[in-house]
Amino acid sequence: MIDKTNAQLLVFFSALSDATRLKIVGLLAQDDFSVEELAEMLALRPPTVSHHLSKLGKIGLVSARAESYYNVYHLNTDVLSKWAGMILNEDKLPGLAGDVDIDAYDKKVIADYTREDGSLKTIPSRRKKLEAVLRYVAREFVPGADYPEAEVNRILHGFHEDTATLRRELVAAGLMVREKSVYRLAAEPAPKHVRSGLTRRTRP
Amino acid sequence: MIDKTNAQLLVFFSALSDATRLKIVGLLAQDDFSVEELAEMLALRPPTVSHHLSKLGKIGLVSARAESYYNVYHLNTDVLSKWAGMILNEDKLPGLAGDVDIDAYDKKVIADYTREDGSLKTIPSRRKKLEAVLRYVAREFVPGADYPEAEVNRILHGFHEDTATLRRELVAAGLMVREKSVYRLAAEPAPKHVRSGLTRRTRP
DNA sequence: TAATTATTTAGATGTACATCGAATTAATTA
DNA sequence: TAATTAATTCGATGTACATCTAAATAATTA
Repeated sequence: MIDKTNAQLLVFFSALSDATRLKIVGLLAQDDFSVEELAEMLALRPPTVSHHLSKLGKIGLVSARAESYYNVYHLNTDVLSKWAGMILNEDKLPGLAGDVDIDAYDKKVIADYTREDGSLKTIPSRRKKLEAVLRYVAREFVPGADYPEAEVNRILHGFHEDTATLRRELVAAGLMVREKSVYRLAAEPAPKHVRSGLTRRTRP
Repeated sequence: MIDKTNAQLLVFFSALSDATRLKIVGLLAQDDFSVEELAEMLALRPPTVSHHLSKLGKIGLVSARAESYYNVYHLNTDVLSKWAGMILNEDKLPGLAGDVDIDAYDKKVIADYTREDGSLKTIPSRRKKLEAVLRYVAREFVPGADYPEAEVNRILHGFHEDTATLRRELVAAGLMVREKSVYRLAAEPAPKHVRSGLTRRTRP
């Protein structure tokens, strides 16, 4: 069901991602027209216009009625409203990811850095990989539970002997919080940094 | 200015008319990610993902910040709102036609059916062509002015000797109204038929 | 009924672009 | 400083599609 909406949205955007079809929408927004009329206005051949109208018809944006013996096309503006509402609803945006495995990166990193028994070969130095490993380690703690430092160390030792680094990085990454020498998983999954502007790294 | 918005809208739709890019939008709606993370999730090569992010960046839908030495991409949902508002505004839809000559069909028909002095060679039998010619003839009347039938005939005779047919068709087409044996241009440019369903003429 | 006309379908052609591997650039780690 | 790594750019390849002509279909006019 979600997947279907997804595919339809793609068809919708594809239908409107053409200069000629946008012009047709603009024309039909002003009046209904036959294929021949549109072809003359657009300086295109009737088969070409018919092809475009077919694509717009696939998403229900235009419909045709047989008048005299012309096919007169009409714009259904409510279809535009329907899809505009879709992309305005931020709750539905994540669904666009579809069947993508959002954990694929973590899985790959964990596979690279762990032994068969689940312990860490090394602690990654690269930030993103370290974060992935930390999320993996954090899964060993129960949400809401309090852990004294000794207990934290005992658990972390099952992953790597450098428990101090792991403990410090878990807190630095925002995955755990320390309160009066007691540790606990952070309530939020790890807050992102404040967004800066368009500081893209590019060459001139 | 209008033309610029038009071109930008085309870039916007083109940017979203790709399955992979829609997935990227869905992923970035859930969290910020680096190119490598996205590549892993999507099972694509980093250059490919970079290419897609570049397209999404062109319309401002995503932006990147240099973090550590990754390029971390972020979704700007306000850009979606901006364009959704555009296609929701029915007043702006006609502008999509851009520089298209909406009178091209009428011009062609008139050129085909008139002599150098502007009179009609024949009265078209094809509906659409008749309508175009009638709109041409109607231009000879002043909006709001009343014309007794004799005066109407006099004017129409400059176009064709069959004034009765022209007069009748002008009224039938909704271009003129008769009220107590006096004629006048219709206020509305000619009302369209009531819309029916999807009565498209197609073969099986 | 025959001729005309509007539309659609089918097939052909050229262009745009999604994807990849290789090379380049830039930043981090050792 | 040297080696590693993330990202982008470049060039190549194959596919998708906008457009056209020709043919088929359907409806109107003569």
